[in-house]
Amino acid sequence: MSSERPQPTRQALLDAAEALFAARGFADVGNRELVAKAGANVAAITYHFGSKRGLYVEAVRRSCLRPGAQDSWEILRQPARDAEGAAARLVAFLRHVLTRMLADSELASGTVLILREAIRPSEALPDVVEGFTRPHEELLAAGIAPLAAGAGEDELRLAARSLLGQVLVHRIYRPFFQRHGPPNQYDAADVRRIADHIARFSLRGLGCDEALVSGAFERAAEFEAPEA
Amino acid sequence: MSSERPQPTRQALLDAAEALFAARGFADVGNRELVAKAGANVAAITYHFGSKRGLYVEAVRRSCLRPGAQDSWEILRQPARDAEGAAARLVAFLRHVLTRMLADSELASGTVLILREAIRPSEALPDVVEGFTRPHEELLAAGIAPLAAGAGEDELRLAARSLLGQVLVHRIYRPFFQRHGPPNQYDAADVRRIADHIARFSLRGLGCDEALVSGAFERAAEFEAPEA
DNA sequence: GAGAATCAATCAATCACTTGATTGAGAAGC
DNA sequence: GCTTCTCAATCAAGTGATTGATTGATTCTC
Repeated sequence: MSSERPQPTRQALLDAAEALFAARGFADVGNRELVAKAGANVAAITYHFGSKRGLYVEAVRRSCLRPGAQDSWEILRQPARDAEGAAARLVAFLRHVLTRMLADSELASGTVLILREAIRPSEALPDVVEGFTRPHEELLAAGIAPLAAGAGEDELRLAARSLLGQVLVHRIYRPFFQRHGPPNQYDAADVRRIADHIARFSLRGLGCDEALVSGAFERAAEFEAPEA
Repeated sequence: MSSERPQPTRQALLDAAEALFAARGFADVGNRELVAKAGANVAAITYHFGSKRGLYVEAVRRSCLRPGAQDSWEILRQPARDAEGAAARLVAFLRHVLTRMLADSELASGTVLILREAIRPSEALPDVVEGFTRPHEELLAAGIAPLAAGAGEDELRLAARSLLGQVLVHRIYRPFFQRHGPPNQYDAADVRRIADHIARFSLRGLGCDEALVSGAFERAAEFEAPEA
């Protein structure tokens, strides 16, 4: 039974694939370069994944389930007693997820892989949807439900997508925004400023009154991310 | 001097390049397939653009300046007398730009090319910024300035990016959202619903009172796009 | 417990094929 | 008789995939 064993080459191939495919796309990465980065042999791709495409699909799948890829979203799973708590939780979530996405950490490559999947879907699309985007949308919609009292299911979904879009655009358009104007350094202070803008903009957009909005920032520290 | 002449092969190459590179990316499109679609010879790429990469860069540049690629933004150039007018103008803009982006028309490929440029910048990046993203951001920021009275330059920029993000996410994540839940058909009714949600969400986010918000939708028809 | 057999895993070498780019000749316009 | 442009043919280099041999650890047989 080797399915329980670490399988170092297989993991190394997936790591190299995630990094390279995210940075340059599927077609622009050759098998030779890939196995060189992974410290493996070219035949290992066929052996472990059947083909180059099979390796890509598996890398996309794994990047969705990656531990740490979901931990920003754990904040939203914490219970909020009232609307004030839900607002503070949203602020904490936005600060955390933006820090992760814009810090260009190891998690960033997984984000880009999923983005590439949106631009050009592959066989991994259903897994990305069921294991990543749909649960996150539902989590976000449920998280803001206490803030939009009379909103129906579809309206909550649209509001969740509005939140997601505001976050994503800073990740995707960063190469452009860096040449526009401040905030464009994307250091810790900029990220904080961006997150708080999105929070204020969205809380107002959801219909919260000003007392609720300003209170949310004071209580945001109550909601912490899982162990960093 | 042939720079004044139509240069049919050159234009055909650019058209084919824009469509193919947008759909599949730079590395995944071969010169043979490209010239076959354009009805030209492989050597024409080297002759007119120096190399495959030169053709790509030129295609990206042209897609920014394409007539029709900017016409949604013309709505924002129309003068608005007061805050009510600016709000109505924003509603009209959002309805128009979302219809264009989600209708999968010929303009969509230009949009995707610019998106690819964000994910992986090329030498065309400065031209995309100066000729497309920066003027659009400034136009949007100026367009919403009457709606956010006390906002400074940086805050207006962030608000413009929040608007852009909400629009973009529906374009980019459509393959995902189609599998989530309604609105996910992206027909005319869905697009209208999405646009009006973004408008309401953002007008509130900017701090507009409810009278201003609801009045904006009634007066949106005052602002029309240039000749379709 | 010694030896034989089995199996997953890795390797260098090589496959047929495609890649982007180049060439020199020739066609078309003025 | 120029220049501008297009063409089929060809180039070296790289593509993903396959092969048969080899390794090393585990399992079976007696």
